[in-house]
Amino acid sequence: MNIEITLTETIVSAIKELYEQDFATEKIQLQKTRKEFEGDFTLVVFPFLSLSHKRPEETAQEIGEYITANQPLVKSFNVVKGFLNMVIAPSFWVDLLNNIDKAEKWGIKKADENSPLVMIEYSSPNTNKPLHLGHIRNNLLGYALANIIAANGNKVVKTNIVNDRGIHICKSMLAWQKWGNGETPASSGKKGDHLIGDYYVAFDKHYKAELNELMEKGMSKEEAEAASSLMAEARDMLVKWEAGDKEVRNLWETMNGWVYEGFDETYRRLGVDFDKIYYESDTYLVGKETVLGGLEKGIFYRRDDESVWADLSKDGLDEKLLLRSDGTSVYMTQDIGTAQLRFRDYPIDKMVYVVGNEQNYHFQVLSLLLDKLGFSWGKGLVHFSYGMVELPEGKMKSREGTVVDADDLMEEMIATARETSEELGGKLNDLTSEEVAEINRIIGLGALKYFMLKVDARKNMLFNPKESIDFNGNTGPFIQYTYARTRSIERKANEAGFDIETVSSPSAISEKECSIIRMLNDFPSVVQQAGTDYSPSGIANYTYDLAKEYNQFYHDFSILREEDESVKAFRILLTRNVGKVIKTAMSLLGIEVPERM
RNA sequence: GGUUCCGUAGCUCAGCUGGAUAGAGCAACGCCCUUCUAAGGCGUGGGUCGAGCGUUCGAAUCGCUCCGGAAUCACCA
Repeated sequence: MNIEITLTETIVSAIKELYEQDFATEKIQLQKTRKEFEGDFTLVVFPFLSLSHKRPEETAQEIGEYITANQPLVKSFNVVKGFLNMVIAPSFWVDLLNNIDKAEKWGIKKADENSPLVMIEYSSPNTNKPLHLGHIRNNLLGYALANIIAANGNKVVKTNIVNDRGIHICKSMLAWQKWGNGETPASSGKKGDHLIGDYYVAFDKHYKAELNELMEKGMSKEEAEAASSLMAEARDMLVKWEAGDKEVRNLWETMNGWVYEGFDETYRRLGVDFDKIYYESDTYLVGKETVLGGLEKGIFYRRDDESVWADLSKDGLDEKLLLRSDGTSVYMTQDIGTAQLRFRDYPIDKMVYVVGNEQNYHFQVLSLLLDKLGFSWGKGLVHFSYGMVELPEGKMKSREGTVVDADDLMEEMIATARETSEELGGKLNDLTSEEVAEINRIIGLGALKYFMLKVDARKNMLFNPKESIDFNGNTGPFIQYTYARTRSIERKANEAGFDIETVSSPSAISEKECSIIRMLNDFPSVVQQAGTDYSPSGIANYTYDLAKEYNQFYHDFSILREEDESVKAFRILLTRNVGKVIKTAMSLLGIEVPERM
């Protein structure tokens, strides 16, 4: 039974009875009573004044009287200005607590054969450097979003498009050939992606040096760039790659292999995964074919210099290049090719791209192009556009060495968790060092993940490496800590022989307890809301509110030391359900939760 | 210049399908561990919700205009 619907129906009949008029259900403003007032639900009576022709207080009073007389769920009411606060009978909350997880399974819906298939693309790394802070935000958002969409009853395919070709890859390869002395991840002990990243940086360093040398000889910057032998070699390598040159391809495969091993490890530590990985080296030619197909159908047009364009001026946008005059493809062409392959592989109903907001325009164009090319999901594709992670000095710049590396950051977070727990002292003394290390890993990563997910994805966010991520307050560890406490109580209750499935109405029940149950009852709609808004932060902030509420309850009310058996049983059941909701919510976000900490 | 997004406490952020006195955390200051985990709880101070106009019984929330910041508008990806 949904209490809000029941109340709304009662209100409609109250209006009908009192004022002999129908009132649309949707227009009834029923909201949760704010903490500082007594009650559980509040009706805003201002909209009824034109029906009652009375002052707000009088109107609220007579509606309140009707409701308490006719709806047994409402125990009492009070009126503050134009607000009618209703107190729900405690027995209702007890019933709800008894049945809450059985009936709804916390609002987690399972997909069946007929459910829509949603493909979600996230991560999308380049194979010339390791993952950094921005990728962490992308990966965590993408993974959480996939969980949330699945929890709303969709089939979900998580996918990753790897940008594994292009001039930037050739730069790393060339640098490795020139200055690598055959260095491998095995020989150097470096993670593969870091190794390649180092050579990408090395290329840039040597290239800059070469430019300076040329400019000292009197060339302008443009002349120097054109005359650079290093850049010429890199371009030459790209041409060879496209031609399928054996030596270049072999090197490319070897070095990309190292990078993938490195990425896999980073993904594993972050706790994200994919169902299907696409590579641009496979899709860029498909994109070219698709564009040429569109050209034949007259969707696109060719200019005198042989380049191919889409005219989007009717859609309020510009003209967009799809194939260069030399016939090679651009970024957009590759995305079209990737879409084509995906559509062959899966019956996609909806496509979600988790890509930074600097590409808003790109996806606006892509949506139109895919639609014109006949992809049914093109028009409705979702660009889940998230803001950048900024540092106090501004944007991350690899050249200036201000990039925050993903592996390093995770390592630091876990180390900080370890230091913190050592300072707090002794709580985990009876555990093995492996078990303690595992708990510290969960807490360190939990802090990082929650920090990234609690902010509205659309907004740019600030990350201050010096101040680092907090472990107190509105943080992952706070929520994990609350969960660990619920588990601790559960364990002790079990030892004491409490094995509670359902409880009978206790002799006393506080407003705090009712309010927590009301929050538990909200969880399914929070999940649904997060699904329609594509908003992991909604779930994150809800979970914090619940944990905070429970922590206050924990502090103010004895649970295990309570002498009244019915009250004790009620509180243990409440605790268990809070634990379950926290665990479920956190797992939707991709955050693990420790049994102890 | 066009388009899109953002602007809420000293700092980091919630709140935005219009509702009551705008909330958290951090930082500062004060209290609470013989009591189920103090990574906790309680309290104090801190706000022209960027500015103005409008719609409304009611605006941080909706509309318009400005101001400030970001992104983007490539034969880069």
